[in-house]
Amino acid sequence: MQSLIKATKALSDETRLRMLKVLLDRECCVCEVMQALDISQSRASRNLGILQDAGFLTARREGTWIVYSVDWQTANRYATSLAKLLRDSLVDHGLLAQDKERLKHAVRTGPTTPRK
Amino acid sequence: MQSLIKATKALSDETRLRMLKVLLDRECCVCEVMQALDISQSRASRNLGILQDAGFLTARREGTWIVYSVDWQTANRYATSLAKLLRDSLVDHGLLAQDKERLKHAVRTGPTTPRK
DNA sequence: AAAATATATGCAGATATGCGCATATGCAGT
DNA sequence: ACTGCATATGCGCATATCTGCATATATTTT
Repeated sequence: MQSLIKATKALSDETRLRMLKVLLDRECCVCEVMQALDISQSRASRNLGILQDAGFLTARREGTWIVYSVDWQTANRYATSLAKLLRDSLVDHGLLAQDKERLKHAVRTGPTTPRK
Repeated sequence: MQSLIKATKALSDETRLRMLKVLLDRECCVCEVMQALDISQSRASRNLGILQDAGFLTARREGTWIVYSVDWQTANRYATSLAKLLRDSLVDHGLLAQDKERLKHAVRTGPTTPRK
């Protein structure tokens, strides 16, 4: 029951729902998620961590950055069911559509992209 | 998206998860839920209200008491999906088993049953 | 090894959540 | 109408959650 609570709690937040929806499209590094959702770095990192802890995501290192992707082999079976629900039943309107649009133009570069 | 958030938020609490699990077994009035979960009256009432507001439950009056039951005709489609998930995939261990056991002996009587 | 980049995390403040207690409301029977 | 019982709800408190800011950590490049 605790793993189900952890999973639902992770999903009961708009930011994380948007993140998961984006990651269901394709894997992303943290800075791409930041750009897609247009949020701060710490906020992105922290919420990705929560989704990972709940069993929705896995992370792997790829050079300088860390790539997060949906974990279909997770130990938390409820996470899998819920991810499928999101994938199949949650249509992209409003914010979710905007996120995906921004994701298209997202690039793997720094947090605030303060290119000198 | 907001209705999904509302549904997952409602489920991300042990008390409400236990309640819904009990109500998936059979409809109950508030005092029966109190007895099944062994919790206070206000706690039962409030959390049932939250589940109802999220679209999981309907309530009807039956004499003195109010009977809550799972709403399979709810306007919140996510609530239906999640209720099915609970019904089909969440097995009754530990607390959940105890709740069902206590539910068997629950009777439609007052809150604290302070029979004089 | 120093600098630059990408991500994680400690901290503090604002807001939200869950609970018990006391009380209000609503229905039933006398 | 008064009493009793079942349920709902206002209030206050304790705790949890979310966020930004600043900083720490890890990796690559020079």
